[in-house]
Amino acid sequence: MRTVPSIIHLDMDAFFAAVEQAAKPSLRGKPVIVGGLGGRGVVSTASYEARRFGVHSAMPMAQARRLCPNAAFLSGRFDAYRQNSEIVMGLLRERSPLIEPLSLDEAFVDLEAGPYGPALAAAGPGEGAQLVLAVAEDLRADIVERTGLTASVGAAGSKLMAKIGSEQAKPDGLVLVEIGSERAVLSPMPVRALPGIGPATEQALRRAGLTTVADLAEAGEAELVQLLGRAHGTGVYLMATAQDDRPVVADRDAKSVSVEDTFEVDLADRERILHEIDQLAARCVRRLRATGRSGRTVVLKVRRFDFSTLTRSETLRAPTDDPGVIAETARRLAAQVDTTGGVRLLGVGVAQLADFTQEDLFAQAAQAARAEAGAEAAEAAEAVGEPAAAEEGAAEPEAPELRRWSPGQDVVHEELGAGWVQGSGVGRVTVRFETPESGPGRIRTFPIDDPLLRPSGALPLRPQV
DNA sequence: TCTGGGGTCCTAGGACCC
DNA sequence: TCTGGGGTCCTAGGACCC
Repeated sequence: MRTVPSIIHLDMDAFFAAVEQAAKPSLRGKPVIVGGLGGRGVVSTASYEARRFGVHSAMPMAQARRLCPNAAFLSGRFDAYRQNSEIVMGLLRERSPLIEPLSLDEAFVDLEAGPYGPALAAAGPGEGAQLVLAVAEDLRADIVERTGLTASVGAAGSKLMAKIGSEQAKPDGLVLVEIGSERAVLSPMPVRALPGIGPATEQALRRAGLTTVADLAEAGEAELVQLLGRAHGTGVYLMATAQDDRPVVADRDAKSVSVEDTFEVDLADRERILHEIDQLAARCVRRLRATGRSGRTVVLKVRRFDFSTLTRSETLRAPTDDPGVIAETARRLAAQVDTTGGVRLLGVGVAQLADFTQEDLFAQAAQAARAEAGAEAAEAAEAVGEPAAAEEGAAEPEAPELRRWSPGQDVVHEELGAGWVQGSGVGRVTVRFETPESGPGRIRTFPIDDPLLRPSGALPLRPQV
């Protein structure tokens, strides 16, 4: 256990919505809801103004519209979120090379592994805490300066307490959990405050009369294992008693890659389903190859009309990144699934990832065969699996996107400059002309195919140095 | 106008091997 | 030919997180 609260958890406040407000001056101080805008969309992030109306993440968009009809409803701009995430992660890295991103808007930082390490090691407990507070406030100020966005930070002697701290700090705050105060902080909290306890676990615990973290600690490890199973029970007991020595781990490799689509209308036609599977397989392979890896297990996911969800998987003899092989395998898996009644969602994924591409495999196999043209080499080459059309390499071209303007999208007009799509319909598109550094801008409406109007990239929220 | 998309980890049963 | 025990791989599903 650490004697200085040198682990930081940083969490950006309402990240996606905050990026939109920073980019679009007319939305500042107003409810903003980012998410899927189709009939089956859900809320990804709601600004604090929208949360006051009861809107929150994962809520069906239709419900959000009922609760907060006057909000700005935007589909996401992930390039903009990624750009700003990279700026924030860069600022974290200045404080320590040991950072563990959990998502675009969240990360752990181990300050002991960075430039403040020696000072923290030499400091007494009180001085150490003061230094951490100073570092964290400086970090938060830097983030505002470089992005215009606010972050909440927890600092503690463990990942668990740092995460609890950042949650308490929200929004735009800093909470340091003193070493030694962990149990006192945790005890009165509802069990749901512990990461890893969701609705199902909460229910199981409530049936046993356990509602607070103090209840969990009192129940003891044996009872929790009885209730929740070996791994989860032990884990929950350790958290409830603030025993957490998990290290901050940088650069964790992905273990699977998957893509999925929910359709506006359930798919019934078998041929259509197979076609969608091919498209998904191609998208999945593009992502896989972008990471320079291959996979051995192909997973097909099907959500049916009644929301029942099932997966079918097949493990190949060798890893592949061949779109043909993956599509063919997924199609084979689809044959095992009853789709009468309609399909709401299809997904294709790859797991058991290996650190090489098909090209590498062929090169290796060929080299081995050349080096020793013996039986062993021939076997190795065969184990590589069906070659299909791997050498062509190129992924299928993207489906020709319908020329549709989506709310929130960045655009530029030949004469009027940069703006964003406010809405679109009946042959028209409405654009608001403003930028991160302008005042609230004016609205203009154009024909949907106005040649002077075209999509553009996201502008930086702050002038770049 | 009910319920996204991208992940992680765990469990449990059967096959298969020693 | 009265049945054993453990380890690993594969598959399917579920809980959870952002």
